[in-house]
Amino acid sequence: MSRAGTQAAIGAAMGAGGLLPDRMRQGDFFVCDIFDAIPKDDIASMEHPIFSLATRPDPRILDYEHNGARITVTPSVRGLATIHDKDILIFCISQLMAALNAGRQVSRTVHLKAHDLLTATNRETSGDAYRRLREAFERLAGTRITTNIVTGETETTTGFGLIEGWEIVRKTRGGRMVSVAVTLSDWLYRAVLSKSVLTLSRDYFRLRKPLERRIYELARKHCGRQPSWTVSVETLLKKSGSASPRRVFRKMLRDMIEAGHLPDYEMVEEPGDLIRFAPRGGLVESAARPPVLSKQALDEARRLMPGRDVYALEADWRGVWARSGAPRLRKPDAAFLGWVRKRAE
DNA sequence: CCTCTAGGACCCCAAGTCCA
DNA sequence: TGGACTTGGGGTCCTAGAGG
Repeated sequence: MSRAGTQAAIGAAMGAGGLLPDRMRQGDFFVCDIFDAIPKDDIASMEHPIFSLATRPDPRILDYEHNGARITVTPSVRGLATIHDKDILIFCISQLMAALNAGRQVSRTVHLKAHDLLTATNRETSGDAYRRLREAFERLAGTRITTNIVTGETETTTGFGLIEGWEIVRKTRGGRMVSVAVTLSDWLYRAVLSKSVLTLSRDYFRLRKPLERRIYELARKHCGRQPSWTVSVETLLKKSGSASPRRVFRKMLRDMIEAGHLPDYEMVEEPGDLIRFAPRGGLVESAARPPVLSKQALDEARRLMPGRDVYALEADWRGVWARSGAPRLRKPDAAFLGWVRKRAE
């Protein structure tokens, strides 16, 4: 099975720290046995607040308007889906993307092993965790959205749930949750098919604070690979979907800056009630400028490793570059492509 | 052996409330 | 106002043990 090699290569490249054990399975389902999928997130939901940051059932109806996009999010009586519930979507999307990248047939219904989901999203596997997983499914299915966001080439104006349906397949004895069939909403599914997804840091699942997760998403979406992204606290508050007053929100941001464990990005407060995000990496070696890659090099990398997120590759490579003492590169493109080729084998 | 269940103790968070 | 405290629910860690 050729995937074993791929997994080993990725495992080695990602570094040993906390990497999940090899739990490949021989399966008939085309999506479930791909465990090494890089976490993907849906771009539309990253840009607009859909998920609740609250730590208790959130009955609010969210209305949001930004650059002509309107979203109304209506919770069920169980409350809005939380940002933790989103882990399930991220997992599903990652499975779909992995299947797409492997050239397999995909459908809106994703079959997954509950245990895989829990371990992949850095959770425990206690009975309580399964119970909460179940509640998360219910919140996801119960949260209705009305939007005119365009994903792929279609503009959706109708209402739908975050997931359309889910089914737990239990073993007859013991009542254990063995596998789950999740049917994604059409909107999400189209987003995946059109590949409007971004790679998340694996450390995302280690973020505990809901607000930290949300802020990371926003930074990933808006800052991306740019040298920096500056945003007002006010706008950040609006984009995050936090229900806190601005002064409390600002305090939260300051606490986050203090803690400093936002993956990939550095956060700084600037005069005028602004927050600036900048990608980490070249920051340690500020004397040396990080190598700039041409678009051609990225295209070539895409060709060498089809299906992989080249920006993630670039970020990994920059990390390697920074760790090796940030040497000055005469031909960064060639160095990068050499590294990619080696990795593609 | 690994996976999973069960349950208790404890920790954390965002939001709500109080108070100078 | 703005800081400090409280609240209510979720998340985490831990142990012991069952089941496949």
